[in-house]
Amino acid sequence: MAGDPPSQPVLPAGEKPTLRTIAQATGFAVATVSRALSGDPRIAAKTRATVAEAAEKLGYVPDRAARRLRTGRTQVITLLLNTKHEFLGFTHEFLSGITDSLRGTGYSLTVVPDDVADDRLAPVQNILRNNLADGILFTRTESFDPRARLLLEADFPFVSHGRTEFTMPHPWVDYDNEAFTRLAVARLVAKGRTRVSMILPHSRFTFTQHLRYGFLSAAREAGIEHTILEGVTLDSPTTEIAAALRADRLRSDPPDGYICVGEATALMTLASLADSGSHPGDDVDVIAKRASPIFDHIRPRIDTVYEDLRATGHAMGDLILRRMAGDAAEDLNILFQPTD
Amino acid sequence: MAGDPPSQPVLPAGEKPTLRTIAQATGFAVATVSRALSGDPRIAAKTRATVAEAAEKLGYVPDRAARRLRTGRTQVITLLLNTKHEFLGFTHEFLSGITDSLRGTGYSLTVVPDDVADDRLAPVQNILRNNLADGILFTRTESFDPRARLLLEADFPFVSHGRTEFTMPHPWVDYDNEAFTRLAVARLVAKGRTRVSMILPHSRFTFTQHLRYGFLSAAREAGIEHTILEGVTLDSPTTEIAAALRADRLRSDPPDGYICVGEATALMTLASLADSGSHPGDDVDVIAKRASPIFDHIRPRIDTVYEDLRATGHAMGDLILRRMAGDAAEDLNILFQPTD
DNA sequence: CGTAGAGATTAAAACGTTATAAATTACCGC
DNA sequence: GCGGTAATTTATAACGTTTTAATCTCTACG
Repeated sequence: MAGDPPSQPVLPAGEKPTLRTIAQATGFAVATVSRALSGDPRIAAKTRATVAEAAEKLGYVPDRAARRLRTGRTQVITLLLNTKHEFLGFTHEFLSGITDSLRGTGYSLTVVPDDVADDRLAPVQNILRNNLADGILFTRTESFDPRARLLLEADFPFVSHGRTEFTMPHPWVDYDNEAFTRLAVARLVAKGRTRVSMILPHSRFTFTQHLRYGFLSAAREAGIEHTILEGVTLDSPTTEIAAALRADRLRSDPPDGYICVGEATALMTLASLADSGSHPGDDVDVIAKRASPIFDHIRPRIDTVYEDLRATGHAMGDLILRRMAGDAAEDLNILFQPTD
Repeated sequence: MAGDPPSQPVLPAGEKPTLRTIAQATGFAVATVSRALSGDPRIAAKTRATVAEAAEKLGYVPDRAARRLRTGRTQVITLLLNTKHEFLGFTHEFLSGITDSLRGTGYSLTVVPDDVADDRLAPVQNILRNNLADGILFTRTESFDPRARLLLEADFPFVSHGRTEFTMPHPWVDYDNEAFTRLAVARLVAKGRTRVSMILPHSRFTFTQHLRYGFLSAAREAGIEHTILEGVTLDSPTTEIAAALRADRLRSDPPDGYICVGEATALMTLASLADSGSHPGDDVDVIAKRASPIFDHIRPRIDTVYEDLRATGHAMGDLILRRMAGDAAEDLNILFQPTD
């Protein structure tokens, strides 16, 4: 009982148009039509025009399954998405950026769960073995990330969010986390803070090392006390993080400056300060990385540094497209700088 | 220069195993192998066992492209994902739930952007016309959602997040937002509040009507003053929402109770209260819907009601699978209740 | 005027699967 | 043994593309 689908192209004729439909309509052979549509220069320009016009009129769209079967190309990009802990709002912005970059390219984006606790290699092996995608994107990159290693060996297109320490170049998009912590330390110092503290993500991730290095060296250069909260990482359960922060306030000389890598931690840090009777902006300062606009509208106001995750996702999409088009890996690196 | 992929099945033999590989290995015809693997009862049990064993040993996995070309089934579920405004953390939890429910089913999840501002029908038409998926999931459902209408007409499997007002049944997963607002009003009344206020999402969404109805009727029944903040919705830019909230505090008798549908709004509401010198828990109360665990760790503490978005996503996945398996639409409705 | 060779088109095969229809084998009662 | 039916298996034809290897049609040139 299907009513007319609103804006169907002309001549639906009941059936979905294929190359054969066009061939019959134009009088050319199927092979010619295929060639013409792919812009093969061996086909006469006039023929190409005729075919293109017919295809347009019939509303022809190539069948993905057939093309995939024949060529082995899937027209699919797969994102390995962390489904466990996230930095608040990360997934939404990041994913929006990727889908935006893929819009109109004919590539579709599939999402596969990537639990750091599980075998991170399994989904990649599955994609490789069963030819489920033409390119892979992943996040939470490790210094010697096994996924990157496998994909490099297989010479399979991928873009990592975060750098690795492999010698062989590969495409990546990253945020300058070292610059972030340096900037954060500088701002706290400018506010007169002398005992700064932060919580790091799990040490396996490359960006954790960047955060640490920037933090430690900037703090040393400034000659201020600095601690990294131990026994807990940003991937710990929130209850544990909250407890650790609260316990830390009970030290004889607790920090007077905090650097928060995520918005959730920032909120929890503020909570621990409230509980211990401290007042941000007064006897203590907090500076956080911000990825969503809402931080502008919460109190107490805290100083933030922006990371544009939508732009990051967009860049990841752009790079995988360029990689699949054959661009050299060493030209496909983007390092975003901290902004206000 | 590809090193051995770690855990390859036995006998890679260089080539990817197909039905023909198994046929040659077992001595049966390709057709028999195909039947045997699909569990066709017309194939002798012993043959089925032999074939299954060979397939296992060779590490056979059916080629998706070939199957798709032949059967017309894509083994793909598409999620129409809102890429504009989101309730903080929504996408992450929701998506995790969906991927979790699809795990091990052979279905893969693709994500397509759905901007409410754009033509919401276009992606659906595209999927239908080009046979890009076997099932569709979407969110932010409208009372007479054009996407639902089109899919109902085409008799195409889908699950909406949120109900519609069409008479024809279709699968949906929803949260009892009327119960939420009723509960929220009751709690504020219990705390002695007499002038409650809230901001609603855009009126086009069905759940907005549920929120409104629960709010208005509960407030009337309790006999308290109640207002819905006008000129602004939850989809407005955060700056506008923040401004509206701040302006509202300047009324002669501003609200002493707030109901917040999202975490972001809750934070902004708290900010407006802080700016106006009010103190939650003291002269005013805020109650918010909470979808992430972090709200337990922020200050000032506010009362929250929980919506489990991961479970919601999981239910959406379960229902689309059952729908595609042929279950009746009227049996595929799940209404989640508010919990603590 | 015959033909080499460029230019343009095409027939046919293949990708890996499933479905249709036909073929083979096994079994049963008489 | 024999016709006949049930139980298995199989050859073959698609699905819609791309690609290889022809084939055809000219024009130009000796």
